[in-house]
Amino acid sequence: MLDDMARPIPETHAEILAAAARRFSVTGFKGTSLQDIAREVGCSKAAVLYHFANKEAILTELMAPAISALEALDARLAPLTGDAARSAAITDFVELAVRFRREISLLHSELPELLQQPAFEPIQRRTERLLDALAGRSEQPADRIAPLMVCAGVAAACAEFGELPDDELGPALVTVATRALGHPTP
Amino acid sequence: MLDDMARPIPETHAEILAAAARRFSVTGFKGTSLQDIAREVGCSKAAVLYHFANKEAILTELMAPAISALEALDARLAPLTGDAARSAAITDFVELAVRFRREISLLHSELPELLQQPAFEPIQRRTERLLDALAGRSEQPADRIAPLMVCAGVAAACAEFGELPDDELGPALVTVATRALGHPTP
DNA sequence: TCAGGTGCTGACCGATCGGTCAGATCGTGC
DNA sequence: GCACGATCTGACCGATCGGTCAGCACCTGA
Repeated sequence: MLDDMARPIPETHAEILAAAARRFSVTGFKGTSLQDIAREVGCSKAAVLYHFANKEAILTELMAPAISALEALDARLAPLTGDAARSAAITDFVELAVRFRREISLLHSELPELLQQPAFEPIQRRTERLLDALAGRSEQPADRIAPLMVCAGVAAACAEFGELPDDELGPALVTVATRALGHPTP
Repeated sequence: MLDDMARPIPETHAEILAAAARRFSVTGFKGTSLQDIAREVGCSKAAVLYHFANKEAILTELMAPAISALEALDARLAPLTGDAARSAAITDFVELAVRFRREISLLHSELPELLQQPAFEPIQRRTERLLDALAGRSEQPADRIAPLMVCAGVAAACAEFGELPDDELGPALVTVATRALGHPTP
């Protein structure tokens, strides 16, 4: 009764990931049910839970590449200070944001609660260190406003202008971010 | 059995609003149940629904002042063009964002789906017109990146640095926003 | 004294959630 | 032909969701 059509490749795992990414970015993580994902894939909810231990595991696997890229960026910035840290942080962060813009748009909503989950603790810690680099290692609250605005602005722009080609979106973001962070002179 | 303690003022309505604002900003709209709100207020879930028609009505009433302020800002910016529109948009939007930073932090998460609701359609329309003013009425996609980044950055900074005094947060935001939007030199 | 409105409660409703489970189907190696 | 693991299904579970409802306590004015 199930031999309705050819089932050439059982790459359901990847299909579930893709469908979940699509749904999460539209209706959010909490706003997307396993039923929704299963419907979009064209399988049963039980099939989704056959490929993934639970709902959170889908999100975790979806974000894994972006998280490890963020960790690599953090390691690269760690030894730098001052303007060197700032300029490297700008270009490298923008490059990362553009590359993983889909993942960013997933987390862009529901940030506060989702990041609470232990699986995403690396994101929170590395983001703080990225802000640190963007602030030129300054710890003055006033110096932290611009970096935060830059991070949020880049994330929002990546989510909003996701259809723009990388080599158009990236340089524009670098330009605005550099301007926003002000004269890197002294 | 209910005469347990003095019940001087039945201002439960306002208490529900305050509790909902606190919970929404932490766990989001969908992530907060009526039970959560009732527990924080110290009343029953039925009491919450006695004061508000439904869950969405709480959010709507919570956002009403901010929405009308945004509409007033839009009306003020409408006749302006070019750099006049841009500079007015910067200062007035920042002032509005600082004043309603709590409401902004509510909507900051779950934006994509929440704004879909008819009650918040004004927000979406006015925000687009605000971006229009910030872009100096340009419709080039590249000119729209910086304004979007500014809006998102201001919103994020308001949500993050909510404890800073207005007269410290506001000018800092104006400075960064002006820089990000580039030389407004006429 | 008592009628009536306000504020609120506990019990309950149907729907939906994430997740489990026994078993059906299918391809493959022996 | 057959055992077996991988894949997947429908039925089902308890929990929780937003929302409803009958009724109780309390206050106030007639």
